[in-house]
Amino acid sequence: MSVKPEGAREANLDHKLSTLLFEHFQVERRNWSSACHEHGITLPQAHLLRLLRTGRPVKMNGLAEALDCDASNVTGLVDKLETRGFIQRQSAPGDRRVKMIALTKEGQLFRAKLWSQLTQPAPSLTALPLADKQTLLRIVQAMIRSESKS
Amino acid sequence: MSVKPEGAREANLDHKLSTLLFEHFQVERRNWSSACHEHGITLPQAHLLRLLRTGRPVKMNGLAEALDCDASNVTGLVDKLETRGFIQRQSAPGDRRVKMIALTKEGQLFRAKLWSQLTQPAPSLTALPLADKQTLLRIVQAMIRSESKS
DNA sequence: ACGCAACCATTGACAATGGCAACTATCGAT
DNA sequence: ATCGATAGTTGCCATTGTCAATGGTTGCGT
Repeated sequence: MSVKPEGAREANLDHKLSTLLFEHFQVERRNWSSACHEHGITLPQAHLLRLLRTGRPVKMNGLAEALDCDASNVTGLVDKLETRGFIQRQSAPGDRRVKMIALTKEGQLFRAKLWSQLTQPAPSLTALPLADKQTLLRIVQAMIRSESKS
Repeated sequence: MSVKPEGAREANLDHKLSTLLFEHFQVERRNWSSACHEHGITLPQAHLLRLLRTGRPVKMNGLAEALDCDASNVTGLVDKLETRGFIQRQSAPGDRRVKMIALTKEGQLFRAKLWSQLTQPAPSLTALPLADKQTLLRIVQAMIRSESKS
């Protein structure tokens, strides 16, 4: 016992931090979701929209992989966004199997509007002191880096 | 133009940070979800379980409020967890309308097991240097505080 | 004591998400 | 030419989540 008390304290810190994040994300998710609903779409649809950049169509499979979900799920999401007129299925030049998903003019506009709202209304975030924001940015980037490696 | 360039830079920082968090949480959520599924429950059910402490029953309405969702939704979640034997509906002493939800012996055990897994497997988090963890903890706590005030 | 509004939990109906299996069309390699 | 692999779609199912409506219960005002 009492081997490495700092180690134990650090493990405890991990635990507390994970719990807080788990808790906090649940709340944040609701905020994001309701922001999306104000614009007439849903959170998963917004995540799909997030992956699309102007002039850079992505194939269905690429979306499925990026969203880490089944391809059939993407079909449904694309259906809805296409009905709304925000994206369109294009045929790929070399392969008639693949469909490239591209933002429409309307979609670009909508995406920009949605995004400015979606990335701003976290008062809990904007209220942070500048130094904390910079630190947080650095930490989150480190976390994402270590995540994509696994 | 060129009014408060630092202000503009800070707004840009907010934007970048929000985007990263939005992106990162999507990934983290998948990890949590699959961890839950390994234990045979789902993420929303885990969130409900999170709210229950041994010896501290919570009424349905309290759960609905804490989860920020419709009461009818809670009914369904409680149904499933009760079927699994993790929780049970108790009648409240003073009011025959309310039902208190309490952890069973099995539920306590399960919750502990689930929790130790759920709060640990974020390698992107445990890999952070100690100082970053402490800073992150402080920041997240500040964010949660500012959130509950709104 | 009576009536009535408010409250708690549940139910039913509905849309959206997400996973799995089956299917069609297409490609690529042999 | 054939065969296995790949891309996207479809159907089916379980779960989540919201809304409206219901039954039972409470508490208050009169």
